[in-house]
Amino acid sequence: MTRETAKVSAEGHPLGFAQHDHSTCMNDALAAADARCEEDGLRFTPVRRKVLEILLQDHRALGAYAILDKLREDGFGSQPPIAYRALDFLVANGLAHKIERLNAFIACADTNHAHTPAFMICRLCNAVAEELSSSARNALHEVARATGFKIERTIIEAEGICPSCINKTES
Amino acid sequence: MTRETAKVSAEGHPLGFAQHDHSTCMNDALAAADARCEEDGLRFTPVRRKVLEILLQDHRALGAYAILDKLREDGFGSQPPIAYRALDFLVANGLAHKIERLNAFIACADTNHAHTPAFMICRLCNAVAEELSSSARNALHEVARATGFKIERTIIEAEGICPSCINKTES
DNA sequence: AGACGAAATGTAATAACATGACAAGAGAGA
DNA sequence: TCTCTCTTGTCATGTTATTACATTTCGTCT
Ligand SMILES: [Zn+2]
Ligand SMILES: [Zn+2]
Ligand SMILES: [Zn+2]
Ligand SMILES: [Zn+2]
Repeated sequence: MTRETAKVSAEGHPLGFAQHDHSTCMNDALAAADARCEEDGLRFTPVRRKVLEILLQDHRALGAYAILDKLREDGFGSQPPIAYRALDFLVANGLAHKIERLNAFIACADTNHAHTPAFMICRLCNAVAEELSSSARNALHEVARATGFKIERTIIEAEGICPSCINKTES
Repeated sequence: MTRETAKVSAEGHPLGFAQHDHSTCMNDALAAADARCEEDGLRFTPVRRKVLEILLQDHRALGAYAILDKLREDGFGSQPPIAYRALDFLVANGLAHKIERLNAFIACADTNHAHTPAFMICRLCNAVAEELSSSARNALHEVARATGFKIERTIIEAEGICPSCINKTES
């Protein structure tokens, strides 16, 4: 998690490893979150909003303590529960996801989908892409039904090398 | 991870949540590990063997420090690296798996298969079943190919309630 | 407006998980 | 036997996450 953490939209790959207008992407996500919380009667407080903003800065997973550092810089509290509570809220309401492989968190790339997506994690540049359709999840439910196991949550993560990094190493 | 950690083969569910002869299961696994290490020129040292035995005690995931406690009881070293190194060995050679969701480890239920299975984790009794065929993994590889992402490892875990615990709560 | 209860935050302390670094020992091959 | 490599012992430290409790904020009811 000591990798550079600056914005990288300019160099190309994040958000599904595809180039995109990042400021738009970020504004849209925040607006969607605002709307969503309004609608559901959730309290989108300053810390919670700030944490989502931090996560939206880049499409990478950030550890709770990295988030905490940024919160401190912006004058928020700096004890672990501050970050963990905000993250719990965001995760519980589908605005962020936890990447178990990394013990880290990422902003949701599309708050308008049926949740529990799959993630693809680049071990070189740390970018994380959210795969929404996820036929893998369906396959998993199939298996579970056969076993009599009642699934409450699925964790599907692939670790490897993203298209952008493949190109770099080939050159 | 503070749940009771005693053997439970008698009460039924683990190992794919199915009843089975646990002492046979354990002996077979150790024998297979012996053979495997012999064959591949790996050094199946006392600590490594002991850690595998500990994991085989029950089909539950155990944290590294829980393992460490048991190692201490049996007169082995008790510093974290002792356990982590043995676990690294077992995982690297397919004799154990790490459950990312729990930050814990489990003995492999079948050393004779092509690895990276899916896991089903019971949140009530902490039992973990290893799903070998895993069509979910294939589905994931499909998606990755389409994206140009090169998968090196997959993590597929389902959290929920096992058949045995479903029965208990219904009664 | 004032009182109240629920939700959110501030803060200190601690638990749980994991690695780095280096010295000492055991094993395999020249 | 020498030497190289892998393994183990041990101390120290780093990273991730939770418990506990006091305080504040906010909506709701009177
Ligand atoms: Zn999402
Ligand atoms: Zn990459
Ligand atoms: Zn296995
Ligand atoms: Zn169960």
